[in-house]
Amino acid sequence: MLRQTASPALRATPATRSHPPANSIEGIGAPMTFGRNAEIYGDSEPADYLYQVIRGTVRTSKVLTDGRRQIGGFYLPGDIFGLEAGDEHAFSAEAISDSKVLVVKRSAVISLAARDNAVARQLWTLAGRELARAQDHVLLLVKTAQERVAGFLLEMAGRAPDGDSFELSMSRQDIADYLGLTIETVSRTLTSLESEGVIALPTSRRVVLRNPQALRQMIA
Amino acid sequence: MLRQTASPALRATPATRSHPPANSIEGIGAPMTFGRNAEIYGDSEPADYLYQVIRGTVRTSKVLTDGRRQIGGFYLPGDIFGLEAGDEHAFSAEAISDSKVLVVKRSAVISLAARDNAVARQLWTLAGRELARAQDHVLLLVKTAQERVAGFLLEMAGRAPDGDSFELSMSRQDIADYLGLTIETVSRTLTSLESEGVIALPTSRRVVLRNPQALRQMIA
DNA sequence: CGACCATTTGATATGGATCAAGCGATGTGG
DNA sequence: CCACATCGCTTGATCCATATCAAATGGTCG
Repeated sequence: MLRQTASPALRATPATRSHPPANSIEGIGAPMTFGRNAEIYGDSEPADYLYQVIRGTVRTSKVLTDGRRQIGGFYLPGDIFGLEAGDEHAFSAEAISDSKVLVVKRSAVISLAARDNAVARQLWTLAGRELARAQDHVLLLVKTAQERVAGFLLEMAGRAPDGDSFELSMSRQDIADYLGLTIETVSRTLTSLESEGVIALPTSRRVVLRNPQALRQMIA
Repeated sequence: MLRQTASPALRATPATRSHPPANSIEGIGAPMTFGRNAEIYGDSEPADYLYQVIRGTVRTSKVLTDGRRQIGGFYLPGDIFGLEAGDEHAFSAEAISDSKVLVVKRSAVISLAARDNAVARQLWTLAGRELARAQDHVLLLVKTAQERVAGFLLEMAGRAPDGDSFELSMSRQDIADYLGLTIETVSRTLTSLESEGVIALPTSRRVVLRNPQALRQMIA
């Protein structure tokens, strides 16, 4: 595994940007880039920073003692990750594709939140989102393979700019490890959804939802 | 389903107690009791209250559209539940056994947190615990039946006063719905653990961990 | 005692894992 | 620029863990 852990020298000057920050975290971070599969932080490292994806995709993951890997979530541009329950990361984070992330010291955000109620509210919103994400993940994992894959596709569609056609930045293995399935089952399920006319796969990474309603019925 | 939803008339005077409150939430709640299987709040109701279990056990659950039920978690005396990501409850809550819970208006806690940093910190700790709980639940659900049951037993043991011998307040169906298994698989797995000498089951609801180390190895 | 409910146990079915091979795209070295 | 190695994905054949269907057992309460 290519290791390129973040030890960011936080700069006061953020990257120049043409639009105002959508939230207070954006305003104070230092940009960093990570190559494909580079580790952003490791499981059980101190959780001293928050991260916002600028470009690329990030996954959080955890290798279980038996060697299998569970993916906690995928973070797309705009998403903030690295917020953890305790003082250490429960999951590690890696760049799925070449990525640019804004890095900001957690303590800086916290002290900012102490002064600025808007920031404090943003932090709560963020924590709430993470909780909701984890709860949804639980609900996904008790379903059948088809329901999991359908749920995953709808989740990705909901986060894509053009909702019904999008590029998957993650591999089949990443999807499988997120859904608690094998790569073969994910592949077979996608093929089957395609032959049913529910989706189209112009390339293995590009998905077109031909019948989103059918997908929604699948997740029941 | 016996419906006995909480519409608490919050009283300023809490139940008299012989020891000081362990946290600020304890100090201001109104006690309420719920019978076995009574609903404390429903899925998608406004999340206006926080609850602390005084006596009994509470489960949070959600009935999926296909009729199956997923249990989000079990809350034992001392545990706080009802904190949600959004303004509505994502899960419903029911008393598993006759229970007494302290009910407190969320807005009261929030305004208290605005004045008192210790309360604010407690709220974050609580949110962090919920997130960690959900993440652990995800990790549990990708394992084999034996690993899930072993993990569940260790979780319960860790929360019981006498760690290695405890009473299960929930039914096999509750356990199954928590672990994403069927009641038969849970029962068979427990029987098998017993015949391996890892646990003893003096009654169907009482568990004695005969070899906790073996259980820990199972969860790998 | 008898009805009811929770739990266990047994027999069988099946969805997804595993093992194995083939295919297509991408990149590298000759 | 092509041959070939590599990697990600798909497809096929078989196996197995857990679900499903069914029945027996045990505990509790009227």
